[in-house]
Amino acid sequence: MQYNDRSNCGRLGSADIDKTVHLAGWVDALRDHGEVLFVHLRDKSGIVQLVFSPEFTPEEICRQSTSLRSEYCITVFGRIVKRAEGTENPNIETGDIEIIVTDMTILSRSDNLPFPISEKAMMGSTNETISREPVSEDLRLQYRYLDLRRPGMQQFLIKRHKINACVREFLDQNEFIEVETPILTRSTPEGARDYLVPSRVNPKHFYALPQSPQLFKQLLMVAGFERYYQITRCFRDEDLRSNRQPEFTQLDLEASFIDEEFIFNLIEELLCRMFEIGGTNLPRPFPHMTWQEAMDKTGSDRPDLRFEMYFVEATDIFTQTRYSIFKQILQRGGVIKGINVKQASESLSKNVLQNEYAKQIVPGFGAKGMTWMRVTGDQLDSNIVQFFSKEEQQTIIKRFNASDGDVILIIADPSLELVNSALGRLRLHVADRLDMIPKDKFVPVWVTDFPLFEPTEEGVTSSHHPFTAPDRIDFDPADQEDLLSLLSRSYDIVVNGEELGGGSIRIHDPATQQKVFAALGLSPSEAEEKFGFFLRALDFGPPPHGGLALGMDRVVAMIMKTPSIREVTAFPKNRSAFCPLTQAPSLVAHEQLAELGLLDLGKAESLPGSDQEQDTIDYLSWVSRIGFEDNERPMIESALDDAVKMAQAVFGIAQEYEPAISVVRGQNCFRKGSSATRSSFVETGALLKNAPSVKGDYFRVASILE
RNA sequence: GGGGGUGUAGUUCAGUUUGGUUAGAACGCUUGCCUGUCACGCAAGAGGUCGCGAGUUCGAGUCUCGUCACUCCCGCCA
Repeated sequence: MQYNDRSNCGRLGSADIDKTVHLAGWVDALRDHGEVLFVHLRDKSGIVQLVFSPEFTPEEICRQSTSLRSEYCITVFGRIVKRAEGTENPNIETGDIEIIVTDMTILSRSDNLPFPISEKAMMGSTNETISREPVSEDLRLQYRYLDLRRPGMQQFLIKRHKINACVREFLDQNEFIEVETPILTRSTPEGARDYLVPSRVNPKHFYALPQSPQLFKQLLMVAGFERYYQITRCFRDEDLRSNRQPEFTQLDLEASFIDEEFIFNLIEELLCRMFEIGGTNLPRPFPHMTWQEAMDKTGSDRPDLRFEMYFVEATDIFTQTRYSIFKQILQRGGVIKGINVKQASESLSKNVLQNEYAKQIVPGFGAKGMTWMRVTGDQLDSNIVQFFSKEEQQTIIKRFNASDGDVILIIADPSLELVNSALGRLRLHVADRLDMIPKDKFVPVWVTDFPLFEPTEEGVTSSHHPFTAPDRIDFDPADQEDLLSLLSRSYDIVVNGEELGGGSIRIHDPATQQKVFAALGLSPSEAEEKFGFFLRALDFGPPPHGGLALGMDRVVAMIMKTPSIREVTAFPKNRSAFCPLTQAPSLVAHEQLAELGLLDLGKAESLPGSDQEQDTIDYLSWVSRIGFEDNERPMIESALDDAVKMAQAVFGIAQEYEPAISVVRGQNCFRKGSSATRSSFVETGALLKNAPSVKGDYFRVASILE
């Protein structure tokens, strides 16, 4: 069968009337009227209606057509005709025409489908309605190749391709070159767990899959490429979310002899072009917000600016308050902040505020409670308003810019971090519940001036990674207070409260880099051991440089207006990092493990750097040579637990006895009337000749009860 | 690791609160009829370990406990 002359279903139109066409695709839907049969034929380009009728279709073909079923793969020849008046279908692009079939071949048949594929008349609607009924994602992933037949899903991947192409074209125009960096590499300084790959050639050594190409891209700057980018896979072994997969795609880029402004301009232009592919215009320039401002106003370092409802600082209003809860919190150096939910008194009834928000939702955010006040006229109305003086009430109204119908929500706590976090989540919760977030609105913002370090129990740690440039270099690595006052030259690009990417200007001066390591408590030798190859590169004239990485999955998902990056990933993993289609990850053959030297890792001392304790049950399983399935483990665990408890109980009762291997004293028993006879094979040694070890006339058995 | 939700026909879901006849609906599927449908129509039919396991009970889809799977949130993670 030749397909050279094949046409695309979805591209046919009135201009093609009377032409003879060759089509191939899948049976999207069929309607059998006995004599005449209508088929929607679908290929990548769209849908067109086929007509099988004895008037013009050969008898044999008509007969074959009755065996057609959904998703059969067929090819047809036919003539394009204008549809009779009144039979046009406005729901499909090709609704003005149809194909009179003159020949048809069934290329392959399909089983009954596990879920509907055809989007039928919904073709005309937007992506938001992919199918009329949602199908469980588990099933979709198991039959992903069928899921991906749906036009809506194809659009996601096609648009993703267009976005990738747009990125490559734009960066090429700006003299960035795409360089591939290793996937098998060593652990990089990002904070997440690594995926490890054992090396066969170097037994007991492991590669790490990159969490990002961070060090390599900086080395490319040292190498003098000046502008690099890569659309590359990154890996992090952390729990999954709807916007987090264990492997994900980053647009990673880095440039030399640039500053923050260069990155802002470049990325704004790039993002505008990318969003345009989804039909969205992002207004430029993007607003900026310092990390401090973002935290103060929204309690989050990725503020959602589609709506206001910013935090109002209210601590000073209550310095003289009689309200004992506030009073106590302020005595402990606490903070009081709130938000004004404009014109919400109808939706937020006293009952909702007190019983839902104050009692359940806000405590769920980690705060002890929530104070609420409804504004009626110029009065405050609340369950605790009587504790506040007239002056306090007036100041509250003024400070929160409150008017009739508003609802003021206040959270107080000794910890500023807790107030910010709880009030930030409350802000989002209320906005979502009251439908205050405009649909189809996209508000980007650059968040800058992050703290360089965060405090830890021992000292400080990098907020991003240790190669981020500080805003000043005259700091004292030993002065914790000084360190915590340092800001970094880093920036995150946030859209609608989701972090799409981030980056920084890097340190290119070895002395500064040493100071940062010193601040982190890394001795020169430790730094050498971890990043020696990279630090050495800084000794050879590194250029000033910086860059950024964009989470492509998130960007594409946002452009396509879908909440989950799994929708824009061809073959994603589910929540348990498992692929229902391929059943990965899977057990592997014993021989494979042996070849990789992974069989004798049971004992901690055989694996340098490993300090994990051996699992008791695995050990007992090994000792007793009795295998078990994973689902039997809980049972064995509880049995073992019981055994241990019993042993302890017995030992507690009978401490004077020495523990013995056997409870019953060992002795030989004979049937009544018979006496012990000694086998002649004992004398020759033949009886125990196959025993692994012999003691006297006995052979040893495995000490499975040790 | 912690918390919430869900699990009943191929699919999407009722039924579970308050245990009680043969577990239902829609779509899909199978067969038959139908020459203009496009969510075709009409008629008939098949299809269920009610996630799994224990328990309570005369009796469990329904109540209790455990367990598994999926999913959302927190932790974790740029």
